[in-house]
Amino acid sequence: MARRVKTPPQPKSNLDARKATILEAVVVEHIDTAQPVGSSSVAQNADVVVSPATVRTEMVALEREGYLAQPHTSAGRVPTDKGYRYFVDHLEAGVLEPAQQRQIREFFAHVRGEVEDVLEQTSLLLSQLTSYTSVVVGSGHSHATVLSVQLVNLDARHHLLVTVFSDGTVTKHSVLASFEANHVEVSEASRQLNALLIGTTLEAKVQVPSRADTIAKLVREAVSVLHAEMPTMEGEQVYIGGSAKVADVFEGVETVRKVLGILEQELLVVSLVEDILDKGVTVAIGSEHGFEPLSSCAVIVAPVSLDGETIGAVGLLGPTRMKYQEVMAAAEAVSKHLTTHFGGENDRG
Amino acid sequence: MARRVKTPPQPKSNLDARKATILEAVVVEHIDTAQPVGSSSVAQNADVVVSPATVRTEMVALEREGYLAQPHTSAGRVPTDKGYRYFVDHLEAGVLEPAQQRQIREFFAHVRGEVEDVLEQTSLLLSQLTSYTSVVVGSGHSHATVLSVQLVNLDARHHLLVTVFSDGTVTKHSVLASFEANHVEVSEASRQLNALLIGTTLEAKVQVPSRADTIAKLVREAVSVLHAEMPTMEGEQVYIGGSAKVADVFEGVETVRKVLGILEQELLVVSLVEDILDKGVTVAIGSEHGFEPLSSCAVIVAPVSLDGETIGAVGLLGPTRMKYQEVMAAAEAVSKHLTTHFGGENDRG
DNA sequence: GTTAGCACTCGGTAAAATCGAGTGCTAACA
DNA sequence: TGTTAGCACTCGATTTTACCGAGTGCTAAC
Repeated sequence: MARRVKTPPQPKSNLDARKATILEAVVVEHIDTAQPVGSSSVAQNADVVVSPATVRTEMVALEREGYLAQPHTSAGRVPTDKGYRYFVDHLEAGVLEPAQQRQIREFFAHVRGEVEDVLEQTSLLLSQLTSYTSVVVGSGHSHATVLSVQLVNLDARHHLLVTVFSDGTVTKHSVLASFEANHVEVSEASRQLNALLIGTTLEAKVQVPSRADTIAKLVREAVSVLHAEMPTMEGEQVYIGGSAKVADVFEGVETVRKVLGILEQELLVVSLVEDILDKGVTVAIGSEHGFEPLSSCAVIVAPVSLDGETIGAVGLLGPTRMKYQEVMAAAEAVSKHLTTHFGGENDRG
Repeated sequence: MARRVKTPPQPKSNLDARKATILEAVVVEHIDTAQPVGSSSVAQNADVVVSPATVRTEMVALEREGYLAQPHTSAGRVPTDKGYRYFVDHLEAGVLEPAQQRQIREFFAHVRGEVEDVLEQTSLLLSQLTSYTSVVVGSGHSHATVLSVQLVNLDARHHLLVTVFSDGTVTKHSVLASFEANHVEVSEASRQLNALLIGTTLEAKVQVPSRADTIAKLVREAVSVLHAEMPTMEGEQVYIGGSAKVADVFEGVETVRKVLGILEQELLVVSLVEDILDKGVTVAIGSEHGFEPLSSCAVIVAPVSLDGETIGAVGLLGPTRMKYQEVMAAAEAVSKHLTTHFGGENDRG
């Protein structure tokens, strides 16, 4: 749990101080209780110095301006997406619990293995930390160059094309030839492929040999397989952690079903996260991300960068009434750690 | 939907024909309606030729023998795990709908890509086909031999060790050296690693050079990284398709949460499937798999084999009141197709 | 401009009434 | 002797009703 730092009476754009305080109180209480908030409980809030009656008047105004909504007459008020938006925009940075800080530090101190493994584990860490579903996206190697290519033969006609890229990714592709080739020919083809491809990006066109011998045919075959697979290879990696939390965090079974259905379509999730990142925001609330099935969700993202370039992102998905401060702090902390984790590796090299 | 082939009055072990027919009718109806089944609806069943009163008498017996249970007095009967077990054991093989058969054929006619991709897609196919959550397990390469090793240098101290195994799997491992090495040294180390490791399994001990030069150190480093990672490399692959179906198929949110939580722990799922396979059965119902959190689930598995050896399995997870006939037929069909799919590749080679 | 007071609304909950599917038992029947 | 119709009875599910109280909007006094 992030401890909330007491808000000093700040100038808040758009809303006068009293309305802002009341709105904040409503949001905080509703996030806590999941219930509509009434005027009297707001008035009890230490930051609010007026009577319930006055609070009611202000609430009517806030409702008219679209910050609050009433589930039905004679119920308390509930924040709208706009209300949450205001709340988030005027939220001072939260501070993580020491315990959580420690957990993150320890995780990154001990985590090891390939980038993919680290990202996957990170997604688990995040969902554990926040009790929400997490999404970790590693962006694909769009302009990575080829470091090495190797054609390995499994049997006379089956070969495996293994490619290593400058960003450390490795791909494999089956090459099924219509003709037989022996060891010597395969390794010669492998040599030629290396000469041909090393240092190029996959977008680059290469001059394949036009000879009709086995080796040339192998080379052509391999190059074409590689290029054919290229579109697939945009290959953002996605790791989703704690999808079971969805069932904890949303009430309606219907919502759970919808959200899980979305999470299954990883491409959708990636584009969602990237959309949000592109807009330059860190939180997308309800309808803001324009993704109807997730209209009851809020998504928090934080970019992971290397050498000033965004190489991925971490995200958290919860209900609109999520614990923004705490979760934003966690996302930020983890993304920072990830950034230095990968950056640090390079420095050491 | 699988069409149910009309049951001829079969000798059924343990239960006389009438009890068996009644039990079957109860199971079928309960699977269909999810409601307790009463004596009169059973009596309306065409296969049952006695009156509700007689059905009731038999039901009392079936309940005493543990095949049926009563949620409360004056409710209909519900099958127990034992009841489902009897039902499944006496189920004649179902026939898939032509549409489903076609879907499977088309899938395997058009699917392409690496083994991993095929398995992942297959899991989606299965869950689509059955509306249940599917699990596809590819067993690890326990005694695959090394076909090729390659050390690629990313920078002076970072190298990537890429290993190709005889079963077509490829692994990569980062090698971080405490000393610098140039291109020439790295490729020489790579050459030596090849000489050292090709044809061996990872269990085999190899004779590493004891010299103190850069190349020997690199070789030792690489070998040790490979061996250190070996335990992880048992690497069964798991692909879970349609986890969102869990929310459709179970009623209680609590159950959904539990099942999703289990599905997240892929290792658990693998061991569950393998346990069931080891027992030589194809269906585990409720408590049969001895896995408390999944006590309201049934799991259907079908092995995928190559050259007489089990190389994987497909599984489906649903509620105990799942459509056994249909789902078993689907699982079987898909596992057969997978078997020939991978077997066929080899034949062609 | 703020607040106390008050009538009013309306969802939620609990109690009561009702319904009916399904049972178990018994007595009659083939 | 096994089967069945008949019947009283049970008990969860559904509906009805009553009621409570949190919360509102309004008004009049401060």
